[in-house]
Amino acid sequence: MPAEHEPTLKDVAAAAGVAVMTASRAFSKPDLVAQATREKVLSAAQQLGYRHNALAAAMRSSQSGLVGVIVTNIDNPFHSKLARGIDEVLTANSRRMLLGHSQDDPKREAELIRDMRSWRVEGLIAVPALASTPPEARFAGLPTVLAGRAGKTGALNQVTVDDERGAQEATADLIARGARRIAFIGNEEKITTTTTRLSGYLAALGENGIRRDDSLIRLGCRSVDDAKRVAKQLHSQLQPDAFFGVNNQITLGVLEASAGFAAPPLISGFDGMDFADLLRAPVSLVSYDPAELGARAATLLLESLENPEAPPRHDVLPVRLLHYGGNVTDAN
Amino acid sequence: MPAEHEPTLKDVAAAAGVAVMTASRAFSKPDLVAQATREKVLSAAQQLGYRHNALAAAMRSSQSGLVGVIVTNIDNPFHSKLARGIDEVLTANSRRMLLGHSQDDPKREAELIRDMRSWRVEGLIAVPALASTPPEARFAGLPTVLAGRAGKTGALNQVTVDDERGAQEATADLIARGARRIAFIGNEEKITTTTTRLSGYLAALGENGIRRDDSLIRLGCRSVDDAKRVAKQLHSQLQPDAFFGVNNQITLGVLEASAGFAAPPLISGFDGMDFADLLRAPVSLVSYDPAELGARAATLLLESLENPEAPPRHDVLPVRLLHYGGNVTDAN
DNA sequence: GTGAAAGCGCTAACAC
DNA sequence: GTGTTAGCGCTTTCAC
Repeated sequence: MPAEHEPTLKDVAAAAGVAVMTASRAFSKPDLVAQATREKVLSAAQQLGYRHNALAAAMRSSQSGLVGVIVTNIDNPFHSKLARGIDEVLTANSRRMLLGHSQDDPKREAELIRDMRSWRVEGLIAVPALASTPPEARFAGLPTVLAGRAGKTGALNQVTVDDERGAQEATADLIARGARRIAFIGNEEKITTTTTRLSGYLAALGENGIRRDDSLIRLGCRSVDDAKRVAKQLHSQLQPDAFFGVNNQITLGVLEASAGFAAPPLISGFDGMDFADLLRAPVSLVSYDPAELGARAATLLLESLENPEAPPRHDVLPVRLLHYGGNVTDAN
Repeated sequence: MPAEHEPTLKDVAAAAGVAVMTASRAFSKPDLVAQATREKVLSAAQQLGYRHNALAAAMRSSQSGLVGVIVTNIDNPFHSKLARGIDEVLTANSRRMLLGHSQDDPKREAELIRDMRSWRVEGLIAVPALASTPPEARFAGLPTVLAGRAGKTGALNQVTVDDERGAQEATADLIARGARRIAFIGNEEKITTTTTRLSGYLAALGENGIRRDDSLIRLGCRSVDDAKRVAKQLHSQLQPDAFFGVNNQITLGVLEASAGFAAPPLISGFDGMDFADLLRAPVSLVSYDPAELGARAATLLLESLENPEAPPRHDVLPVRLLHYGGNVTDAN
């Protein structure tokens, strides 16, 4: 007959006629227990409806098996795919992901870090929020891998995509297709994706003998709507012949704005879009798999947990510029 | 000078010259501690770099503050928005979300439930996976709210959208726009969203004097590609004049397929799409905010934790049919 | 308002 | 292979 309270190992051990420790081992180190004993324990556990208490185990062993994951915005596809990639690797390595989203707010990020530390996460994977203090300071004292956005000093492990090259190729491609006045719409300068991708854009201009025109470079867009507004404004004031969006949100904003333009500009952007083929406007996207980025970040974290003395590593995922047709119809 | 080990309350208490219990109270029940004492404790904690141990607190108090959230697929926007809505409410109520994704596989779902129970989650919010056993059996014994997909018996709390009405309105609208042979592409019959939305579709046909044609009803699509294939097949075999996609993935598949059709059919589907306005093909979508659904689910769970004796509730979120223009350009 | 004692459920460490 | 002991860091309980 089952007890009133949630059954514990003690109950199982009693029912199986063994010591608590033996019952514990039957689960966590089955090889160290005789077959017959193990079976007795497992069947007693079954009977009583025993369920392992991860809280107690984590506390006693001081190994929580938890990994904190901080993204800025869960429902941005980049971040949700990143989280899936991370979760897959963690699950395969018997860890659990503790997921939080900072909304790109350093205060919320700090709270998340504090909360996650209180759960004794073994490490952290984070897309660092927009902040004036460098990630190295904010994530000090806990094994951390930065994902997507790079750090300042290189003191942390990080996994990014090939930001500079991606932006450079996309910009060069716009130029090859005839664009000369290419608007660059970015997020804040505090984020390396914006600054590094801007470098790539500038490099492509330079290589093609096009003078940098700062009036075409607009930073500080943090949402689809920001970007939409800025793109409209740029269009009416300066009529650029092409737009480059620094990330998926900004590119969406450009696409929305451009729907209202009489003469459609060329549009290119960073980050893939699952539905790019269905869009009315032609668009070129610097693509990669965010889940792969996440998987690499998780792998890197696990490795650095294994080997705490290893120097920080910086992994860079290659990107590929893909062209989507707009009103070209699918042949098959 | 800070200690070697992670400082504990004991260290803080010693440094502050008070009992451990007093130090504990200074954090968790500040009102029960004299101002002066509290300040001593807090400053000692600060100095030592003390960090609360949620593991120990959860274990001792048997209140983990954790809520398990099981979705089928994190990087489906429906699910990621749902998760965000849930997380917002939980965070505001000082709980943490433990997120997992079942990939619509009952085995993985069972593992997740087990794992989450082992972390002593106080309750569960789940989009139940495709399974032959009813959710009521799989989620027994733990306060649970089903989200998006309904249960079988009504014994669990659940929050869904107005599936039947949404599908009925969308179908009626297709008919009003001239469609007579409307294909319905659904997921498995085990999921209530498919069955309930199918009812709505059939109701609209009935109300408009259109005979049900089972050859136009195709179930069992579990991915964008499934739906794409089925839509192409239907198109070449039966040339329906409209398609209804039972969810966002399936509607995307229909959109992809229809890009290759000479005579574009009318397309309608369940679930919103942020980028619907940018699509080449006109589409009508039964829309609602998944984050709102999540927020309601979380609220319902918290209420039922407060009041464990309350009978299960069934909350239904209204939906709205929105039309997107395809090649109509944005005026402003 | 504060403290002392006990113990949550488990596993590390060591003994046999 | 198995058992004993101790204790992870906190909060509950009860005393003062």
